[in-house]
Amino acid sequence: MSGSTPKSGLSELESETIAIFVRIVQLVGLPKSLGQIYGLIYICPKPVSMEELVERLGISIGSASQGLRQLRTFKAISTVYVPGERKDYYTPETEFRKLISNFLDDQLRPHLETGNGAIEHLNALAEASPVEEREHYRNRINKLKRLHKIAGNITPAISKFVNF
Amino acid sequence: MSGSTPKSGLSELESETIAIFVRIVQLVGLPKSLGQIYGLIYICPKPVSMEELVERLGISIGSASQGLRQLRTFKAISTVYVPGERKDYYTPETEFRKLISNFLDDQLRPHLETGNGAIEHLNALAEASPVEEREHYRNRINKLKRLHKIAGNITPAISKFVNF
DNA sequence: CATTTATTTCAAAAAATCTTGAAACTACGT
DNA sequence: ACGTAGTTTCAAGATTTTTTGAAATAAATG
Repeated sequence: MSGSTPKSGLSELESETIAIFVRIVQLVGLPKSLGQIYGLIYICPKPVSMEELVERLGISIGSASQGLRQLRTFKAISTVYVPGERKDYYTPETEFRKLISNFLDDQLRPHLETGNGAIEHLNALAEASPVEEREHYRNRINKLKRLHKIAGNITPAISKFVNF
Repeated sequence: MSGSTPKSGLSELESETIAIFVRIVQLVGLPKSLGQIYGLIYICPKPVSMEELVERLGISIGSASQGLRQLRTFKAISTVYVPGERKDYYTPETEFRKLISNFLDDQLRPHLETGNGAIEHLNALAEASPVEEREHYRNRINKLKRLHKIAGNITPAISKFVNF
């Protein structure tokens, strides 16, 4: 037998931290398990293994594995090498600014790209519409176009305004 | 019989506009029907009635009623009086900046308030933890506190940075 | 005030999403 | 190459969220 058995159960400090992150991820429309996993990794003084997550949070290994993967793709956590251990251990990214931009990039970027073509097409359709309505359509489509541009600036906006 | 029968079906311009808004609301984790409803109201040159939404979007009256209510609470649409008509008619709020802040206010504000107390409690727990870990906990909790403060600034940040 | 028209409500159905667990896969140690 | 520990995958199950439609409510009309 290698490595120590992970603690079981959660301290009050741990479970309340987790509760906070669960609320945050749910607010953003992400699954609760992501909040649990990140929350525990965030508060623990030492890197956490998947086994520990499964035991202490009482989630399935499937959930843990998928949750960890998603957190890795957001770069919300990273793998850390622990000498003499076979398991993977995880540490949190604790700079929320980075976290937020990674998240927005991943979620927003693809939509923005799709959206651009769509708006161009709208323009064409508006020009082909009856004169009485054409001006109205141009107007609304322009506003949409501006919204789109703004969306593209959200990440930089957050980085600039929010200096923490 | 009073009032004209609403058009049935959707023009290409209409359905593509709707598609854009559906994608946006889904991105934000809101139900698709909200995007459909707002999308049609947004693109139409004239105020739209619930009946028209039901017929042209092919959604149930229940959905339409609930969707309209939610959009009203976000102030994404408003009721407009149409002389000689009994039905309610709706026009869109087309200033997305307002829309975004209303939305964030409604969604974020309550969570932020809950969160504050929670973080205070975390502090207390950290102070009661073993010395070896106390400093670590203080650190993480402080970062959380900063995240919280940032969240509270998001609406103003958007308003300031994004001048459209 | 009865009737018709418009809107809301809400329990049940449908759809979408999240979680589970067992099997497949990987890679390391012997 | 075999066995074991660790992780990933994915179909089935559980849960949550959204949608529906019918009944209740409201509000204007004759």
